[in-house]
Amino acid sequence: MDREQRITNIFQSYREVNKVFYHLMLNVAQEHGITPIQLMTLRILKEQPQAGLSFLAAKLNLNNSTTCGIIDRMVKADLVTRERSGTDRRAVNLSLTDRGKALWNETEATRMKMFLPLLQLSVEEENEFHRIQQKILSILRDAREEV
Amino acid sequence: MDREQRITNIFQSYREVNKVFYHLMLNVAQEHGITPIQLMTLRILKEQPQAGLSFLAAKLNLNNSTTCGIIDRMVKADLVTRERSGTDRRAVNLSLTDRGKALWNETEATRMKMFLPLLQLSVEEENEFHRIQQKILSILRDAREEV
DNA sequence: ACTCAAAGTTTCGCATGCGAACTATTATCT
DNA sequence: AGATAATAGTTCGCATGCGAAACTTTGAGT
Repeated sequence: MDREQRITNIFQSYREVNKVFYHLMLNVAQEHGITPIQLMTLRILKEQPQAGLSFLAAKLNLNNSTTCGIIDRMVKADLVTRERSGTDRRAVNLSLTDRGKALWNETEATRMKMFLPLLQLSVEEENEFHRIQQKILSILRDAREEV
Repeated sequence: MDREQRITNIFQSYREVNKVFYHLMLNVAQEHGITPIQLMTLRILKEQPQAGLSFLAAKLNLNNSTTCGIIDRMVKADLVTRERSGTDRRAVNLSLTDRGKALWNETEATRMKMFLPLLQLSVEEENEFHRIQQKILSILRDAREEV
């Protein structure tokens, strides 16, 4: 197999896994009338109440502008509150509403059913997975910086 | 580390790698005035001239509707031709224009500079990577079907 | 031949997703 | 204190990305 093909295969592999992940999250989320990214947002805000928008965006690995739109829709859906911070009036405090908290708890069962099987990976495989992911990350970051 | 955290870490890892991949492809693509997905489309149509839209969508791992929009813009940019098939008038034949072919060749150098470093992975790592990816895929697909 | 199902594409409305430009506020420097 | 830089969000225009519904054409069954 030539070099280009090997690179393409790595790409392809990631795209495939992403798609399956996306669909699985979609299944979980849709049962409760939300989207995958909103599900992730519930998790983060559950763990970090009063989070700022930039903090959330970093956790989601998304742009501030994208995150801002996501919060817009979640506020409209009464899942999240967005209030100006008292100490720094540029910042906002994001928290779950009661409805948001309740929804997160309701997803528990489906989430577990969907994603617990991932732990069928042996501990060795899980470690190896993370090791290779880190190696790929550092290779790609180096490649980018050299430009 | 609890089970939920381990699952979240796997998610997080994928999101990180995706983001870096995306930015790298963006660098390559932007140098030539196109987008990452258009770059991938050039590659596929270079290898499979006269491809149909469904075929392309399958290769890109995208919906037909998404792919249709991508082709709209590439036709408008004079990178791709879209013609009704003679044998099956429902289908279309997608091919690169001369400009599309030339553009693909122009990206060669940048693509190589960006992505060849991926082959710093040893052969064992590359195999292990694909093995684990396949395992994750089959785990997730099983989980989904059981619902 | 006629009906109905299936296939291939397109269109629609919506939710991400990005970077650039903008506003408002806070911090810094002299 | 006043000018300037930095920070936190928001808005804008655009490109993916999805599923559902529509459309045309083809195939299958009778």
